[in-house]
Amino acid sequence: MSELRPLAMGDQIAHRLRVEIIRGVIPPGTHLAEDSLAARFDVSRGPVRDALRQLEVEGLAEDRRKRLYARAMDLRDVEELYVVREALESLAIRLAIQNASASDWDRVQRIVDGMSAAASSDDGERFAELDMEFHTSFYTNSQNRRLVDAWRPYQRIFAILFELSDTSDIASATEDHQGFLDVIRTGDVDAAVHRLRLHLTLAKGHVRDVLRGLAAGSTA
Amino acid sequence: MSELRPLAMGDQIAHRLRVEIIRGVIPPGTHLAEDSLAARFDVSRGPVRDALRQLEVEGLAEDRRKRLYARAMDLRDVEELYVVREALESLAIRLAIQNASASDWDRVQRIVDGMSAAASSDDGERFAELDMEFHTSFYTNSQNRRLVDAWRPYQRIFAILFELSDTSDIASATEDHQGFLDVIRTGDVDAAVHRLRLHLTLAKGHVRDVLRGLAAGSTA
DNA sequence: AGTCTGTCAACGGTCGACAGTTGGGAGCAG
DNA sequence: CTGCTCCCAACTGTCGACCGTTGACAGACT
Repeated sequence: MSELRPLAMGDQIAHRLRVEIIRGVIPPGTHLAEDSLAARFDVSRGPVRDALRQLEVEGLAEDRRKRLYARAMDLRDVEELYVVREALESLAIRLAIQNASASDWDRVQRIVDGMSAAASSDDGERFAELDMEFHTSFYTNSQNRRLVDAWRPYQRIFAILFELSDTSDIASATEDHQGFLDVIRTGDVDAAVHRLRLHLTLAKGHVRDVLRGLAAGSTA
Repeated sequence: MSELRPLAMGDQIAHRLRVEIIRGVIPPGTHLAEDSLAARFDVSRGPVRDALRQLEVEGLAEDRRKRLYARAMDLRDVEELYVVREALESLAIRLAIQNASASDWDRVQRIVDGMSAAASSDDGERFAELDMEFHTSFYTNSQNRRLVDAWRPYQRIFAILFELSDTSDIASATEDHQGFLDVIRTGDVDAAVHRLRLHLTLAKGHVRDVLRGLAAGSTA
């Protein structure tokens, strides 16, 4: 399933920078100079440029007069992210309910089944991966390619946020997803969207806690 | 107001390619090879790479096994684009009504005033520019930076689509915008969102017509 | 002190070249 | 003819270097 082809340098660097910016290892406002990053990762500026472009798109770095600076992943940012995500994802669910076939949802069921398996073997990493697939399936099931594209940059960020908060109780989280999918399969749009809101609010709470922990750790 | 600094080559190339893909000058499925584009624009591959990354983000080109191919801007794509835009922009309006101050809306009023001026002098280009500013102001007024970021890639595409359809009746279009803003300033969220839907549906109709014209022209 | 201006180091934009990978076709086998 | 293999040409990823621009600081002027 997951792409295992030799990832381009630019993508690897982008990933590492993403994580570091989100965790606050790279403090907000840091000037992301191509030269110094190239030296640090021991590559030329080319791949670094690629990476920085990605960060820019994902809103993890901002362009201020031709130079890139790291942005803050603070509480406000998380709040804003979840607001946007909810808008996109509720649209996805609406369209998915309208457009997806039973077999499309069967595929999603298989993801949830995988979650059960991950829960049994207490594999948190695998669970995180499946959680992303679960949500991404809404977008693909919406049959709206533009919506899938819109989700992509956020996917990366939320994946990291989710990993950070490393779900404490995988078993109950699996149940939650199963219940969510069941609601969707009833075809009741409003109920599904409502459930999404709850789901995201809960997730946001976890992320918020972790982020507060990180902030406390860095000031300590 | 508008940035007039010497635009980097990559951005210029991105703009030209955007227009050509949307107009269908570059047919869907065309392989966008860095070398040939570099030769065509008489630059090295560096700037071309930058441009192609942008197109990828904007969904005008897609990556199929390490190579970029031009996408189609067909009727379905327009449909999908407007669906996503409506979701984003209605959220923006919701938040803007909630968060923006009177002076924020005064600024928007000034944009509409500019439209009147453009209408008087029959300056279609200026009008198109102001239309973009008008809609973008919803996003900035929402006070949600993430939402502003989400809009940016679409902004480029819709700007070109709008230019293409080069509004026939600027005067009545100006009135429409004034009416729209008035509704927003009443603070009635539902009415504003409803108005947005109408506004976008109308715009979509124009774009659709133009696109059909382009398609007919290319098959003729 | 505050503002303006000249200077310099830092930095991003661009270039041409090399190397590893990929796609597609030629040639062979069934 | 169809399917497979091998091979070449076409590309992308990556590199190091050059150059114009930008930002910050020092010194001159008010």
